[in-house]
Amino acid sequence: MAIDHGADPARVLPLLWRTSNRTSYGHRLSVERIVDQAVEIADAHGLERLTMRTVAQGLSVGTMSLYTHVPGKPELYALMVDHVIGEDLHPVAANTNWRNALADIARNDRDRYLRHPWLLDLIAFRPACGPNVTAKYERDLSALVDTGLTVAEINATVMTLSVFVQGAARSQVSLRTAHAAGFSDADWWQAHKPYWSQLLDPEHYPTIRRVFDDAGRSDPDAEHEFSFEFGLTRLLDGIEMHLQLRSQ
Amino acid sequence: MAIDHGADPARVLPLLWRTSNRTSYGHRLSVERIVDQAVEIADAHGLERLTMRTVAQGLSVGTMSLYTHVPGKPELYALMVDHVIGEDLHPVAANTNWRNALADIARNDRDRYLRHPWLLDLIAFRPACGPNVTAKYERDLSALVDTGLTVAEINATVMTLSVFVQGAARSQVSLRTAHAAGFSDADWWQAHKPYWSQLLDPEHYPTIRRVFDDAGRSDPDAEHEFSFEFGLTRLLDGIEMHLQLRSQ
DNA sequence: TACGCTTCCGTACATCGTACGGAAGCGTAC
DNA sequence: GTACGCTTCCGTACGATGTACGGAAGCGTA
Repeated sequence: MAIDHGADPARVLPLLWRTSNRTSYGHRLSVERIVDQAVEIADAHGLERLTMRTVAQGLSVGTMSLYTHVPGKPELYALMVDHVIGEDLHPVAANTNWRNALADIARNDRDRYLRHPWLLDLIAFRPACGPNVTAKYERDLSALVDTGLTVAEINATVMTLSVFVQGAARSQVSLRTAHAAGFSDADWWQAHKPYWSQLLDPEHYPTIRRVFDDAGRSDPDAEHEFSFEFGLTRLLDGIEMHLQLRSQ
Repeated sequence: MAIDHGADPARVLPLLWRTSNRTSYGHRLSVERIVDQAVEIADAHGLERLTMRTVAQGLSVGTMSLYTHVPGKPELYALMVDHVIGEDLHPVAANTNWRNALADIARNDRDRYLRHPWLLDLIAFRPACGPNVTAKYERDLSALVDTGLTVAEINATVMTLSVFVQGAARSQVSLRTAHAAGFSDADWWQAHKPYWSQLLDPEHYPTIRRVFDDAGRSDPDAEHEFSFEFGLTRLLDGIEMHLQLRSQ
């Protein structure tokens, strides 16, 4: 599913920052309740099951009632993103170095993606600047601000790291959802078997052949864990190397 | 839009490897023509405009005629992915080292994403193993096979690199499409201005403030180019460091 | 000429986001 | 108390999309 194009900033920003004026008397509905319900559905059943109708049903209201509080679905998406980014924004420990800070941020982000896999689909586009997104950006930048890197380098570093975490999480999540959908590894091998004969032929694909011969079939989650830590360490090493050369 | 869940392997693999038997007499339609048309539409107008109806119209056939050759839309997506991955799979230069090989692959991949932005939406899930995807995988692995890395490390390295390239390209593409859709930087600033007062307040967001004060507003594409090369260099440095420690 | 397989496609339906207009609830002014 | 007006709530309906179904048309072969 190509995810929806971005929300209209003029409509979503007041919502994100909650600057709209609320009326005094009671509401059955509120932006908070709608967003909570949407997140709950997406967590439990994936983005495919998140429709305006299912959200409304979960809140026992008519579908169109949602539109009194939320302009449309793209805006709801933006609210969901800002919401879950805010749920574990613990500040970086004060007495730590940039390397530990970045590693903390990376693991923190990855955990969030594993908790809310749908988030990976919704941040393909640059997220709207809600309060939590902004606070996170502030925190990420501050981890590097005293390292001597230029502003462009700080931005590039933060982007590289966040992009790496997203990709690693995406890889892990897509395997998990495939399993959850009933596609086991055995099924996968079974479906591919007719083509493996060619694939595993050393003349056609010698390197794949070597890699598969050598691969101990271990726990997929453990493999992803290893890949994540391996890539993270390489990245941090590369940054550290740059800083050392810079400071000489 | 959350992109469609994966295609059924049992249905898409014979298509990808073109092992289905064709009849003898002439066809108005073929898998190739359908995929070409789909790629053309996605390139020109984005994934949103790619519908079974638009593809059929582009080929001057009835919508349902497509289903004689392609089981459904997820399978069409898989075919598109394998198709464009195959279009510039030049082999790695024989007499080069792993570092140049990886850098070549990274830039090659990035160019493809910029040429076919929709590809970023379609490979969020592990792509089906078509002939071109497999060939690319073979090529990517072979760049690292003689470095002394373990198989798990080779896999992790390839994943880290490809994930970085995807993310960097995604960032650049999302900014480009925003511009193409008529959202200029000025519009963006204008929409955010009411919130900037708080945002640029040093008490709330001191680091963002410093970064923005310091940032020379340069060409966005140039910024992305810098970020890409910066991240790539850090990553390759990190890998090289690991190899040197390993070889001692 | 008749048969059978493949290709082509018109119709129809379920599902989605959401425009529109009306009904109901609530505070306020008289 | 009663009328007014704003906000909230929501039933109906429409257009877009993927695709199931069954029929029509094309082609090779017996």
